[in-house]
Amino acid sequence: MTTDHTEESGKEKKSLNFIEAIIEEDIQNRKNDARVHTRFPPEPNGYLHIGHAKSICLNFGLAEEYNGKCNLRFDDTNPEKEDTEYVDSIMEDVRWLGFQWHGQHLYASDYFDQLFEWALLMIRQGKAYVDDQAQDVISQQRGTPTRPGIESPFRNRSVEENLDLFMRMKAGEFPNGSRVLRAKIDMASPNMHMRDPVMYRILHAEHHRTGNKWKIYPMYDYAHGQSDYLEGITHSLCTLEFEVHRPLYDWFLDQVTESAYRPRQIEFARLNLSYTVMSKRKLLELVKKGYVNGWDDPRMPTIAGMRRRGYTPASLRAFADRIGVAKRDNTIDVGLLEFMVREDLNKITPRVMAVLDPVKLIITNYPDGQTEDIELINNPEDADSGSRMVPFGKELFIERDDFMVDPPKKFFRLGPGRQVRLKGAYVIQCENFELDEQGQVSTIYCTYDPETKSGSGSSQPKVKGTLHWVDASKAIDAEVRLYDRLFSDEDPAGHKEQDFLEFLNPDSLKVLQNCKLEPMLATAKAGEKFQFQRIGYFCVDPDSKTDKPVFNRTVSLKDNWAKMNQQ
RNA sequence: UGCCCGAUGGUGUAAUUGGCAACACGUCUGACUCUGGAUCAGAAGAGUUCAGGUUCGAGACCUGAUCGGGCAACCA
Repeated sequence: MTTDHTEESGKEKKSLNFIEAIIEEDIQNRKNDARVHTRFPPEPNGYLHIGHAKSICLNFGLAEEYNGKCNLRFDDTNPEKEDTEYVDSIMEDVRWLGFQWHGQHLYASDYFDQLFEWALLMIRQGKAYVDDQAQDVISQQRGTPTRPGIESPFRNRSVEENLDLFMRMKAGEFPNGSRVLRAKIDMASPNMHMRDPVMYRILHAEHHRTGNKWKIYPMYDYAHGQSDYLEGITHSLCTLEFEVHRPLYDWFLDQVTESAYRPRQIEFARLNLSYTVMSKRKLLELVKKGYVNGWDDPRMPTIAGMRRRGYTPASLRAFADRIGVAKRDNTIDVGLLEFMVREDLNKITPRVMAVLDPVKLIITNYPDGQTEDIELINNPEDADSGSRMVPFGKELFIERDDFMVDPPKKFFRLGPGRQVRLKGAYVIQCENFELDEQGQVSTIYCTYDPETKSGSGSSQPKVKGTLHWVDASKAIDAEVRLYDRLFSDEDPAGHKEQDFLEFLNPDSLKVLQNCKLEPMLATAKAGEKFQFQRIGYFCVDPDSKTDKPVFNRTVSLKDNWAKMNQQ
C-alpha cells in the first residue's frame, strides 16, 4: 500500500486498493445504508495458513477501517470433511492475529432450516427440481466449457412430485447419491456453473454440529450467498476462482428476495509465497507423510507453524498490509516476510548471548578463579529495556565461526595475533590455539587488556570486530533448532513433470545439541523471543524443559559477511 | 471452437476529473557502529505485453492481437 505525503496538510493520504475503492463508492451512494459488514468464512477442514492470514487481515481490516463489522463463519456444509478440531484451531489463529469477530462465531449450519425453507420455495416456484440420475450421468449431461449441456429428463416434473421427493430426501428415505436437488437455470449457459447446479445432495453422515438431524446438505454455491444475506454481509470477499460463481451467487439471492439490501461478492488474487506450497491438500500431505512434525511444524506456512516459529502477529499484519490486494496472480518473495519479522523483532526483542557452535577460549592472563559481572544493554533499540548482568570469567565459549587459523584480510574476527572486542567486556588478542585429532580447533588462548573494559572510557585500541561469548563455567546447555525453507525450489508446486515433494529441502531442519547460553535464559518460557546477538531471532519452543531449553530460530540476522563469501 | 479474469523495474503494489511512472522488498555504493545487526546517505533498475486509434497530451479511454490464470466435485 502506498502512502503519499501531502505537504500542505501534512496528513497521510493512503491510496486505495480496488476493494476499498468499491467500498468507498458504496458508502458514497449509501448502498446497504452505507454499512460495511464483511466475513471470514473458513471451512473447518484444515489449519489456516498465511494465505488465510491475508484474507483475515483484509476482512477484519476493512471492517475496522470503515467502522463496520466482521463475522467469523464456519462454512460447514460438508459433514464428511469437517471437524470441531479445526474450529478451535481456527478461532485461536484469528484471535492470535489480533482480531475479534462480531458477536458469536457462526456456522453455515446455523442456517440449514432457513436454507431448506428457501429450497422449498424455489421448488414451488418451479426454480428447482429433483434429479434421479446418477452422478456420472448428470456430469456428462453438463457438457463441456465449449459445448452446451443437455437437459435432464427429470427437469420438468411437477412441483408436487418434486416437493414429495425432496421431503423424502430430507427424511432419509434414499441412499447417498441417488438423488439431488438442482436449480433450474440454463443448461446451455456458457458459464458451466449456471447449468442447473446441484443445491442439495443426500449425505447420511453425522455433522459436527447438527448430528444426525440432516440427511441432505446444501452445496457451497447455494449456502454461501444466502448465509451472507442472512448475516447482513455487505461485501463478500473471496478468491479469484469464485469469479465465475458470482452470477450464481446473485441468482440464488434473486430467488429469495427483492429487498434493496444486497451482499456483493468481490474476488481478489490469493497469496502465493515463494519456496513454499499453499494448498491444503499439499500441506496435509506433508503432515500425513511425516515430512514435517505436524501442522504447527515451524517450517509450515500455517499460522500455527509460524506462531511456533516465532513470527509475531504484528509482523504478519504488516506483511498483509505491505503485499496489498489486487486481481492479478502474484508470488510474494518469502524474503519480504522475513524482512517483516526482522523489522518487528528488532524493535521488541532483548539481545542475549548464545553460542551455537562453541569453542573454548582461555584468557591466559586473567586471574585464576576470578569472575565478574558484565553489564549488558538489553535492547539498544528500546531505551526502556534496561540492562542486565552477565557473568564473565577466564574460560569462555565463542562461536567456532569467529575464529580462523589463517584468516583472509576481510575477516574482522579472531585469528592468530589478531585483536577483537568481546562484546561488553574486554579487547583480547589471540596468542595461540590447539587442534584436536581431527584437526579442529579445540582451544584458543588469548590475553586481555584490563584497561579496555567496556565503558571505562580509556583510549582503547580500535578493533574491527566484536564477538559474542558466554562464560564457560556458568553457561547453560540448550538445544537449538535451525529452520530453513522447506523447499529448495522457488515454486515447488509449479512443475508439471515433478511432484512438489521432490523439491523438499533436506537441510530445512538442523538440530544443534550443545549450544551454550547465558544463564538467564534458563528461565525463559515457551514463546519468549530473543535476539541471539549477531546470529538471529529465536524463540523458546513448547518442547522446552527446565533442564533442557529448546530454541527455534525464527529468522537469521542479515549477514553481509555470508553474502560476501557467496560471491 | 466457449465463458470469465488479468498484464506497470527482479518481486509486490501505486499513479482516484488523461498532465512527462511512485513506494516497499531485493540489488549495488558509501558513512557510522562495542551486533559484519540496526541506522543514515546515495545509485542502478520499468517508459507501463504488442499494434492501431481518440487527444495538445494515454499506464489510464477505444479496437484488435498476444501472453498468463480460472471454469466441466453430489468439494469449498
